[in-house]
Amino acid sequence: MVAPAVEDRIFQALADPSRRRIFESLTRGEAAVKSLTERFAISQPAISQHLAHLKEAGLVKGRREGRNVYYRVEPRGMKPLIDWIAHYRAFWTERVARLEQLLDEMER
Amino acid sequence: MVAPAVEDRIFQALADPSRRRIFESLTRGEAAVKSLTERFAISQPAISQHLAHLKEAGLVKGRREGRNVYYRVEPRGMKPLIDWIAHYRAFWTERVARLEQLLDEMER
DNA sequence: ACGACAAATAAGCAATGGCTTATTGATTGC
DNA sequence: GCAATCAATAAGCCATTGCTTATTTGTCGT
Repeated sequence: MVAPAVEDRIFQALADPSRRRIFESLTRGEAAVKSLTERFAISQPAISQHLAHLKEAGLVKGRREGRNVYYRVEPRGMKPLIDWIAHYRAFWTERVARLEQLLDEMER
Repeated sequence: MVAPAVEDRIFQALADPSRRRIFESLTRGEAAVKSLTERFAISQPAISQHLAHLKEAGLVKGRREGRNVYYRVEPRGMKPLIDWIAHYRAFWTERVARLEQLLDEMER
């Protein structure tokens, strides 16, 4: 009833520690799967699965270049999460107006 | 190595749709377990388990009053999550400073 | 066309998670 | 003390999940 819940996929994607570490790693710069496989002690398929998960959530995107596929963070992917947080008017009352204004600016 | 990861518990707590709906419900005001059991179509133990989960994550707290236990959102519980998001200076650059400042003010 | 390398997919497995019903604990009113 | 009510815990069940190894797909260099 409350729409297909984009938040679901985002929260779920970030809930797993390994996956969040991969994501955090990507925030420090784009990286190929190979490179990620080397810096985390899990198998290449595991990495690819995590990346697929993050991609499905709209948090990263992949770009093929030759044999490599480079992944990078999709900056706007976090927006639904931020919007969700900003939704708590009940607690932030007067400050929310300013927060929302801030978020609007972030959109561009 | 990166501390016991408070974010883990928060993300995990909010990753489940039922649990997030309970949390959202609490943002609209404190409520007893009984009340929550009535408005969600799951059993009372399920509700209690979800609340325990949210409590463990620091997102809510319970207060006993007679036979009832009233749960409410812990406003500051979201801070680690917000901090985590704000950590992405690489993407939000100048706007982050203002966001963080805003969040600091919200703390009180 | 071939072999080598990078990445994605398939299949399977052990662990976890969200639910249920049954029970126990806590608190109130008679 | 006892019955009634609200909440927490215990035990068990089925689905999901995060990993693994094995295989397939894609791309390059020769």
